[in-house]
Amino acid sequence: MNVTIKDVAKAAGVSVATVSRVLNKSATVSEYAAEQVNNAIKELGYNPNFLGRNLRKCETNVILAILPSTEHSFYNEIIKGMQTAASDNGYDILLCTTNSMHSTETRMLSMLFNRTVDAAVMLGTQLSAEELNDLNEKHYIAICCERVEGANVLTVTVDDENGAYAAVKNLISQNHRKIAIVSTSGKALSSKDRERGYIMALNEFGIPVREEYIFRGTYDPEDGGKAFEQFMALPDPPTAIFCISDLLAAGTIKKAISSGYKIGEDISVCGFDNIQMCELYNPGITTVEQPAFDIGKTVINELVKNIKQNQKKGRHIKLNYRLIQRESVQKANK
Amino acid sequence: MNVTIKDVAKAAGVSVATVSRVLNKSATVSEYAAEQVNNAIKELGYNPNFLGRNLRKCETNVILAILPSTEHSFYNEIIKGMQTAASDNGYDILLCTTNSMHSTETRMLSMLFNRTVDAAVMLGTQLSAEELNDLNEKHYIAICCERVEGANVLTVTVDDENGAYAAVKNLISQNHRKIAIVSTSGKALSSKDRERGYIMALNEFGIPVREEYIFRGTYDPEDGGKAFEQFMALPDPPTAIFCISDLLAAGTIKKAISSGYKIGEDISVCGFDNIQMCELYNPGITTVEQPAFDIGKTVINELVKNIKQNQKKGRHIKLNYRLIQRESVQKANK
DNA sequence: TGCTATAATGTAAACGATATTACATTTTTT
DNA sequence: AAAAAATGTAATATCGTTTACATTATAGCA
Repeated sequence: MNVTIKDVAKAAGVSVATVSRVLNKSATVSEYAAEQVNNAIKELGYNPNFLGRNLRKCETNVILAILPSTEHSFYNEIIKGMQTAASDNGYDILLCTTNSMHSTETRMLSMLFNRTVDAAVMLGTQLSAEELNDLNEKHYIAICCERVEGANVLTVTVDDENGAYAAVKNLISQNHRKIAIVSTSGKALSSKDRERGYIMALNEFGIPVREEYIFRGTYDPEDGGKAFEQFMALPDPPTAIFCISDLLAAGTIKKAISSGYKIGEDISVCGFDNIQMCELYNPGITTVEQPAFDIGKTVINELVKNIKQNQKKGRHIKLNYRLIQRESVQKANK
Repeated sequence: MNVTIKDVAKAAGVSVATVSRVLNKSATVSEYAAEQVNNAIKELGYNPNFLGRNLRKCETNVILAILPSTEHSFYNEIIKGMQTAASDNGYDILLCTTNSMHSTETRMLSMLFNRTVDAAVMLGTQLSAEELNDLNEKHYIAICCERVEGANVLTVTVDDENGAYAAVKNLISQNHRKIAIVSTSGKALSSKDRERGYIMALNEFGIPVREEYIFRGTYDPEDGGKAFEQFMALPDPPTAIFCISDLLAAGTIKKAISSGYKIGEDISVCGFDNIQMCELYNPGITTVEQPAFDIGKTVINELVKNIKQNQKKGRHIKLNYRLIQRESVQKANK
């Protein structure tokens, strides 16, 4: 039904081996034969069947990126970075989404087992350290944007702890002393790392850590609003709030404004990630930027290095953050 | 190196054919043999190689969704819809992004030629009608969220024209008569369709269409701000602005506020799409919702229908919008 | 002219699965 | 109890490539 390498060989008057050699430049072919082959390919509209090729070569040159969702705009920059690095190394990136479901994630990972892809990068994961380590024994995998305690797997993230530290230090330098944090209670370690950065900054300036200033909920922006209400009901409410994600910051700000507070004046709010919304929001949201493009580029480069060297070395690479000042953080009033 | 069907057959003491039959339930196998096979599969940790299977079967059961980017959060809902429908039909969805580049898009489409995937859905496209029609001759493809004039290809979109009509009619019903539109000058027909809806509403209420009330730029939110400045510099500025996308609406609102205008009071702004930001923004953005999940579900169901019936029928399916009222649109002052 | 090195090509065996065919066994029918 | 039908299993060809190996053609050189 379809044009195969045999048809091309026949039309060009050569053997299939020669066609393959022309196709892959894998050996020298006489100029004349090459021309015949190329003409035949054009004539017949031939496209090599990758299933046959990959089956024979035991590789697909495809790396799968597994996303929880495509909801967060900064994944896009990561993907761009991954594509750039992949392309440089002769790989293609395919994506899939799991909706943060463990079962879907493992179903997607089965593409490693059934040889549909050569390697996988997980942008966050529902898998346990044990599952990851098992997987890493037999397959090329990496995690980015999130780390898993005890998983000895190639991991690339922003420097969460120092990023948060910088964010909170910035609040302190604006004379804030009553600083609350909106974090999450899930098992995501990036939240925990960011919490540690928060505490590190407070400690450095001799500001006591107050339990009532710590809120732990979900990643739903609504929870930012809930946190805000809870903080403001305190006898001694904070003057600044550090949120471990921009969406939580947006939720916090939204609720603050609708409750009649003036952002920057009555209360300062800082986010983390630097999603597109930060710039677009009103007021602009001060935040810590993740070097998304670089994260993507780095994780693929390192993963390819592992593949090429035939090793499964696990290591954690932390990339630099960048503090971005906008309007949502201002000097404390007193 | 890897466990193959042969190893399983040997371990189970049956032929490879029997193993294949157990795997695919393609023919009756005695209970005992089946058990032996299943045990061997577990024992050896066997995973069928999809390259072998797909090569033989001439199908992969994978549909590729080609996205311009993952920047727009509502793609996520479309993808969910696609996954649901795909899963119901025994297909998997893989994604890739093109960064809106024609060359990248064609490179991704080559997965159709080289048999990596069975079909492709494009969420918007850079391809011309001619290219699409050519492609549609030999492959199963579909477009969603955007249509291409003259392309006789399966297309699923929201009802852009009537959605915009409803949005503008809503503005009119709030006593607005001076209504501007922020559209785009590219070749995207959804913009043109939405413009038509805008004009349709104005016409219905006998409101003259004023050229100076029509701005055409890019999809960059910044252009919403530019449009706003241009409109407000007019001798008779509008009291309401309909933007053909939420991001443009956000850009418009952002600039309006920073210029000292009160949204809802001095100027009303309406968007289109209902991205996550609309709810989160301050003020909440009134908009026209695209039935994202349904779009995704529908396009896959129709595409699979084409595949199963071995036809490449092109048709345009328009799904219903929903007007969502938030704070950015209020009654005109006078 | 021979002889060797090298370049160009062809042949055929993989890769890992499935489908087809043929054979052997069991079950049903008369 | 023999013939016919149904069922389970094995052997083998096939999908479209790549590639190891074998072969042939060409060039270089004494």
